[in-house]
Amino acid sequence: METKTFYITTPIYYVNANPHLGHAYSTVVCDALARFHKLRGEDVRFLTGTDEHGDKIAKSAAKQGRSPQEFVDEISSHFRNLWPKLDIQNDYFMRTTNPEHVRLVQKFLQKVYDNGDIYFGEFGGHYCTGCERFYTEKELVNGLCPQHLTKPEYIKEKNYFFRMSRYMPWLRQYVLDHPDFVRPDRYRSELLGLIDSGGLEDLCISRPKSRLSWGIELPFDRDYVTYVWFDALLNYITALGWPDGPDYKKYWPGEHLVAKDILKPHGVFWPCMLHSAGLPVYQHLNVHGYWLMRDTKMSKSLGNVVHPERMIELFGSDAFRYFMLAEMHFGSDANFNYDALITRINSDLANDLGNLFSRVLTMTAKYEDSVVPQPRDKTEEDRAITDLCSTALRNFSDLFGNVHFARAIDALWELVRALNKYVDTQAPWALAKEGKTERLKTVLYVLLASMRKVALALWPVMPHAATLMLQQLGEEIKEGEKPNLTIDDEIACFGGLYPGTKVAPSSNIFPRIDTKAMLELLEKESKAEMEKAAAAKKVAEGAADAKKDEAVLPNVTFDQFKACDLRVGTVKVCEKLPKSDRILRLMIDFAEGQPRQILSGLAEFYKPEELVGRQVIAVLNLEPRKIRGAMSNGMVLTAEKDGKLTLIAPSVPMPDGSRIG
RNA sequence: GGCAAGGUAGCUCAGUUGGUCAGAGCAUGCGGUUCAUACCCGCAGUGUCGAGAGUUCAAAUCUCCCCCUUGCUACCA
Repeated sequence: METKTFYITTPIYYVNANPHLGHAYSTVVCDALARFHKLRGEDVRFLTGTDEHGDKIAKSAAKQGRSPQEFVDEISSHFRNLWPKLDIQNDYFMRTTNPEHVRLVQKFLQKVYDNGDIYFGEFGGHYCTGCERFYTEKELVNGLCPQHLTKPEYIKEKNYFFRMSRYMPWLRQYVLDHPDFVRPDRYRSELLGLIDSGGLEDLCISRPKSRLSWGIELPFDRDYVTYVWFDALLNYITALGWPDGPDYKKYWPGEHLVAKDILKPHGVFWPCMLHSAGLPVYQHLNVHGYWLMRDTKMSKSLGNVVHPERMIELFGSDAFRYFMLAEMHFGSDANFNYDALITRINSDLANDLGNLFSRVLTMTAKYEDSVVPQPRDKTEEDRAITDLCSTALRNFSDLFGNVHFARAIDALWELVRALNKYVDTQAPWALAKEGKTERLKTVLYVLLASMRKVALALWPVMPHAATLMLQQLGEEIKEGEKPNLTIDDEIACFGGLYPGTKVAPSSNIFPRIDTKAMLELLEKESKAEMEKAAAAKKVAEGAADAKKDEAVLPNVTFDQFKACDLRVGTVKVCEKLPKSDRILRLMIDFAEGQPRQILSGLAEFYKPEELVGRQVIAVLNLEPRKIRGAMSNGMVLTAEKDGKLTLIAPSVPMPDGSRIG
């Protein structure tokens, strides 16, 4: 029989920043899945890597006065160096600057081009030279770049496009035909929603070299480089040596794991690219959510970021991995809460699992000289445990394989708890006292043999600790090596632990953590970090403000200013504009005979009723404009700070229609 | 406003196709035990399963409507 293969990938991480918790999580999940499939006896390959091309990187490098290659070499190494600390065992580490990758991307592009799925077309947009990017009509603020408040240039640029739209019907059908193509299910619906929304047009895949040089040249036009997705997504197969490499032939199609923010490229672009090139599509796309901090997204500027390295220093890789896998329900967002982390470590690992090992191994030392005893006749209680071993492991295996990691771990802990209970009900110490040695041997054997199964199942989750546990139970296994056992065998029969095996005299793999002291330490550290971040933010904001002020506007002539008809008016009627969230419809009296209708984006800051009767200042001779189906004949003046708007009004009431000037 | 996902014990969440589904873990209280990492075991709870209406012999589970949260999206002359 041919050995089943399993190929899993993380996204390749963009090297404009150092690795954070999200990267760590994605990679740990993939590692755990890879190890899990190894335990199933499969032939496994696991890929991770870094994405190193693009505008942002070229600019970050320039800012530091370094070449892009130097820059990406360094950041990429931060990722590469972190993984061993998390016991990640990847088989490949792909960098998009790798020459072989570059060559194969070009080969793939050529192939798609030859198939007629890439065409040369025109692409028009508002280009801001300050930002070095295009803005859509909608993104512009008053026709100006939102960053620089300067007028962007409308550039028509020729570019290459991937004819993706033609594959939408195919993709839709493919997703419908493959219920677990994207999982969990919610993201599958989201993908179908994306497809059905019809907003998916052909994909612009190039940039002229004149504007962006840090990328892979198009093989059919050396004046252009690929832009983003062809370069990045293709790593999943270039790592395997597509099209002729033996690994490609053996391991593709595999499956991917991504965070929810890149569902679209992986769920839409990538399958279309593969299909266009005539390659089989991946088997599953596993999508996970975000880690939050107190229900808020982690961000550097808030200083509420979790540092994987620090977590490993404080708690060890095993506990950290365990927490991430047990705490996040795969697919949903989860809170990374230090309290919960310590609770998990203390109750699940120290109290339940660690203490089980400690008490059983101590008793085995005391009563059996640390040698696995020969079991005798089994009682009903023993059978209950051996049955539970089998069902718990089966549940664990089924759930884990379907990316329900938290539930899988729960299923395993049913067994751990039952074992602690079994110790209490069987009371080996009492058996010893009463001289019931036969029974004592059986009880200890049942315990040791069950613990061995727990340890084995945990190898994907906590490789280091599981190895230690297995070693303590006399299993011949070396650190960093895969156990020479399969989970299916362990489900099928209870044995596996041989009487006569020497086991460890004691165990202390999961020490308890002093909750209070640890929380204080963490509190202190995160407070310091938040203050630092706040200070940095202030400086950055100051700089931005200064820049904004500088950026303001060329001089206008007195006549130009006078051309604005600014007047005081009183709000007579105010209501929310139907079908809009932010816009209020105001009827304002400027002593023109009848009130004038002006729309304004104030709904977030003012309730309609509180504006009625207030005086405001508005520009009256602005071009009327239709918004959401209603006409706006002017603009109400406001002052803005940090996105909050305040209405401007005369300091004392003035007659309606009074001129400002 | 549109689309999507959620609202179940103090907290984090399970609840496949409607009928032991009202649950688990943590936290809380009481009791037991001593092999053990002040650990483990037992018992005890608390819930109008977001609100309301409907379908049904029967709904957390299906339908409708409403409220709230989150994400994407539209509107800010």
